[in-house]
Amino acid sequence: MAIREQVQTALGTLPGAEKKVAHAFLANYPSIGLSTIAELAGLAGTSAPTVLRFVARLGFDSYPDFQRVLRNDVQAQLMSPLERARSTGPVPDNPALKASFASIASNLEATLKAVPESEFEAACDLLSDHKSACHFLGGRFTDSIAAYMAAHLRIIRPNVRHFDGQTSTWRDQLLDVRPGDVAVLFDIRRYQSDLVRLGELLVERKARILLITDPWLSPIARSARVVLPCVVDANRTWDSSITLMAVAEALIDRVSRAQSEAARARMQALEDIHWNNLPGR
Amino acid sequence: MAIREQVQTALGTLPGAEKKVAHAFLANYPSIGLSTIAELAGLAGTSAPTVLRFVARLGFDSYPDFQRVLRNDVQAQLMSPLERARSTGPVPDNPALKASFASIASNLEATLKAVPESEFEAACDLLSDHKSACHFLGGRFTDSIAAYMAAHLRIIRPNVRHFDGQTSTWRDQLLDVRPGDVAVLFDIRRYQSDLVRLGELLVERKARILLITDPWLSPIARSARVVLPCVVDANRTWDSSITLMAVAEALIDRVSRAQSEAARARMQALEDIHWNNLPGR
DNA sequence: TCCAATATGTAATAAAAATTACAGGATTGA
DNA sequence: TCAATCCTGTAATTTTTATTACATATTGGA
Repeated sequence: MAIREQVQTALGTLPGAEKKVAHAFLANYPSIGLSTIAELAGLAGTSAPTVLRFVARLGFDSYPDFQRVLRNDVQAQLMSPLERARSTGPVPDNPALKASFASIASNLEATLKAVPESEFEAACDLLSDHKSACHFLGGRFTDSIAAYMAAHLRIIRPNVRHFDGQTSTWRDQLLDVRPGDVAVLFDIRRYQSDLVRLGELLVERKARILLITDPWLSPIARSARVVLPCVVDANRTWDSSITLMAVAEALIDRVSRAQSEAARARMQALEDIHWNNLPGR
Repeated sequence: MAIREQVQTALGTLPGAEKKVAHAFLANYPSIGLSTIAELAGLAGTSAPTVLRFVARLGFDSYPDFQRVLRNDVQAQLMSPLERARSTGPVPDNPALKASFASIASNLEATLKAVPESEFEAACDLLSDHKSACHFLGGRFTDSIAAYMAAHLRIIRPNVRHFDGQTSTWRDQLLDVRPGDVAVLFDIRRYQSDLVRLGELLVERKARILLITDPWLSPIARSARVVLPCVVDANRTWDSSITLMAVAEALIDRVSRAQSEAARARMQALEDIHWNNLPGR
């Protein structure tokens, strides 16, 4: 149970001075609880030992102990879609689609500011290197974008692969990754530990990682050669992935234009494969 | 400017050890910045004086001063999640990304005009009907959007399925479609004949089709109950699918808000399933 | 190659914060 | 009414944290 709920539950059983502390804490959650004992006591109109008795009654060994848990709560709340559902305001008067698109436009604007050109160009350089293979993978919701990007990139350059199947087969598929290969990973909060682990293994195999993530940066950022942070908030109970897809499309477009001759040849070769005229169809 | 944006902006100009501190701070925002100098220094692999130099370079008089502002940032962020996305810094010159995003914004604007509110609401009604199942499928490039939408919708309502595997198994999977079920199909040019055929078979089984397509309308439009045309032009050799994904997200959001109580209950139930704590992991 | 400027970590010191000791007041039950 | 228990704030003490001094390493320019 998060501290805020714990305090709300305990309110009725607290002695007078401790109840004052509880009210001050809830009214100024979470910042006052992350400040000093003296500040909370002062705001509540009580004393430092009263604050210490208050946190002891909640089951904490010390005030630093209490603050450690509170920091964890806050971290989780900034990440949890559920919490945002609780705190989201009323539905706007505008038609739903208009509001949604406005939010997307805002995210695109913010993402444009967040992605340095040097990083974007470095990403294009990685993707334009035909000598090495490109491997794609994403998380629970973003893997569909990885698949989408791989499907498009496969048309304009060779050696494009998408990790597929269960996470248990990722290890097998690692065998096909060679030193110098490029791994394009999509990971937004909540970051997947199996994906983070795979990133570590990819670096061990000397693959170069291009990470497309959110502004809080997946742990994979530590090992990535290039990191593209995309703004994902959408005033919703979950994160929008539009900006990741937009960045993916921009990369595809940029790489396609940079080597239009080779891309055209490959597309022509693809059209020359008359698939639907196979016997039995 | 919030501290996080301030740090992101300053990243490029920081000396090596301070850059480590910045990365550690951003990667563990906000909790590590609310802890001690020693904890942040340890996580970054640097020293306490380096952390002090880092906050001084950002313009703070002391570490408590830095923490005071950070607490205020966190308080504001918990109150207004939407505000987080709205950055105020100047737009860097990133021509390729800027052009790509401008094209997307233009497509979004055009799509907003192309989709009647009555059709959008009708689509939401279809998706909100919990008595019947929802089946998802897309074409060569759009199936990843179908998968994405199914993955999200599955969180807020029951009986969501995504046709998977080879096209040869679609016929088998048709057996699970009941009269009254909703089929959400994504099809943009070039329209796939096997997907068009499946649409016909779905209607034969009395399924209700929601089609998300381009302005020229896939042949499936003939059999669809609701058609949402999305502008896909991107001045490229292939079509952008951003607007289809944007419409998908708008539908998810709308359905989620319309039944926020049931959606919250389902999300809570999902969080109660502690997956990663299974034995053997 | 050398020197000056900058960056960095260790150790010591200063300051701040947390905790404890203690005394007085309030409340409750016999 | 009285005694026991609980609650509370002040002040002192202890502990923790922040800051500074200093020496060494690194980097860049002449």
